[in-house]
Amino acid sequence: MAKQNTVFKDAYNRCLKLLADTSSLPSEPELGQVLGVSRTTVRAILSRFEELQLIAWDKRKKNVLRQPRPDDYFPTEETDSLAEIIERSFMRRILAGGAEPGMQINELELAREIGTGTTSVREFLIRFSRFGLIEKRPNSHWILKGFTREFALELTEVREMFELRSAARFVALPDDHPAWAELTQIEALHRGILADIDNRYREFSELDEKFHLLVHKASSNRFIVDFYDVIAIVFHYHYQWNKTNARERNARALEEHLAYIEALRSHDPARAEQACRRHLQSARETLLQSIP
Amino acid sequence: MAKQNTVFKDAYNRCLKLLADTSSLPSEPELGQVLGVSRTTVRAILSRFEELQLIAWDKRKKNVLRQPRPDDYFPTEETDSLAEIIERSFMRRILAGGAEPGMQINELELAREIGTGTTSVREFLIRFSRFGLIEKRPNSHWILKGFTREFALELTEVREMFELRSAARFVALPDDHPAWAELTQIEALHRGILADIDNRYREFSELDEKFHLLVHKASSNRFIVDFYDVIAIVFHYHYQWNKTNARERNARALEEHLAYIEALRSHDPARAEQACRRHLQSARETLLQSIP
DNA sequence: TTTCTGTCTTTTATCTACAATAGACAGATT
DNA sequence: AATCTGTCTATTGTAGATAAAAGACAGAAA
Repeated sequence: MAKQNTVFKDAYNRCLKLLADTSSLPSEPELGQVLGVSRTTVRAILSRFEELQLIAWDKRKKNVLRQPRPDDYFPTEETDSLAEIIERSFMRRILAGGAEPGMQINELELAREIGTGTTSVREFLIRFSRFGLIEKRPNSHWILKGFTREFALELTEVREMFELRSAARFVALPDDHPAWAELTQIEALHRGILADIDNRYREFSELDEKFHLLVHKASSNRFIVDFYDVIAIVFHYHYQWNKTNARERNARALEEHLAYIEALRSHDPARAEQACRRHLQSARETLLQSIP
Repeated sequence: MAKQNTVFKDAYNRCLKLLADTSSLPSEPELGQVLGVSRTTVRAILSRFEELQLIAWDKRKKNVLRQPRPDDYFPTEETDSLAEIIERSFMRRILAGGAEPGMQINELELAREIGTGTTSVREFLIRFSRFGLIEKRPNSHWILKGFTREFALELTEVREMFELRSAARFVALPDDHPAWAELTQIEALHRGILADIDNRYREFSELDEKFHLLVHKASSNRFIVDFYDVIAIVFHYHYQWNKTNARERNARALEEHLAYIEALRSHDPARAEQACRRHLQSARETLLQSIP
């Protein structure tokens, strides 16, 4: 295969859902807009709909003939991009499987194991190297630096500098800045989860990322915002990996977030700093506890 | 060509210089060590030396037969790695040639222009993207964000946070830490250049990088040290590009460095912070002046 | 015993090829 | 006049192939 058609499959699945709600589909450019793909892909989707007798397609008319059935969808495994597959495989290997610092990483072996070409693995490793967990020896292998205590300390040190600065900027945002509305929305989500914490505590991870990203964005600094990717990926896999006391940890973090949100709302830099520090400190402790 | 043999050519040239100074060459592993290449490459070099009647090679004996002539060397253009060539080409394009922010970057076109395969260009762009000057639209082109005023401000904001913190760590280093010896050496280089500033002011750029890297390393934080790459590349090309008042600018920066070095030596955090701030402020102004 | 060389295998860096996807343009439709 | 469709071209993402470089191992030399 030269290129996976995951863009097509994923857009196709999403388009099937749209189809369930109407009697006829909009124009090709509009569909492309909604699905975030080019017209070429839209037309491929429409052709397939026609083949499967889902629609009658004649130029501008795209009338829905029947409701989609579960087996009209592509399996979700087939809609993940290669990059996502490689990332998951790789993270599982280095977090779960004995990931000794100093271990060598072999592109060819990794590619064989994942069942993909070397090019994609190589590009993934280059992109991934900015997370500071691996390092390249030119003309030779990569070295795993490992998810160690030092790594976590270095990461949190920078995180704290950046987030404190971002929080300081946040309190100074004008009242009509859209970030305030988003903050309100995020606060509501917090209260929703807290109200039913026993069943919904797993939703915290995603919300955590959303909240901190919003704060970092207030910095208006691309380096600070980009660095949040590093934090997000580490915490993302960390949550998947370390589930001890997840309910209590998450409940506490939600409370801290609420205090932090209120402090931001106060427009008082000193209060915001204090709430931010308190939360970051406990986030750091949680992360460190999970490292042997 | 599958792979350039620039490693061979570069090591070969360096080995020729070694050869000029002795009557016989050391063992293969030792040569590999000295040149930083594998035995395979060492043996390729020795084979060529033998072919060109530069040495008589019989197992452990590698006796020098004649002195190398200038035409024994490979031309220096052939010893640059592809990555270096691509980087230079690219930087020239985006700094010199009308680099409008928002411009599209096309992998194929870039590859054709540089005369290389798309893979190498692609990998370069991925590596380069961490500098925050370009951004990828998946399944589509890259976008040049441009060397704009905002870029410079965002860059210097983070630089100042990181360097202030690093300087604070530096003053607290124990007296037997090797950084102090390096600092002494760097200080001597500063005085050397200042003493003959009219002829040697061009050497400042390299020294500047060395000095600030030393300071950043005191942070013991990989993210802070890695970020210095971004600063270094920007200032490196900036110096090549903007030569107005170079002599005065550099003389002033050298004096600021000396004050900064003395402040670090004092072990007084407040003095160090003040000297650091003063220098960073003027570095920022210089950078901003060069942006339209 | 230790270090070196000869030989062989494995891996990386790079090119080329090709399907998937994006995107451009002219003529058709509203 | 504005938007849409049909058709065509160009670019990206990925696999596969191959020379260069790294590296492993056994036997030779010190």
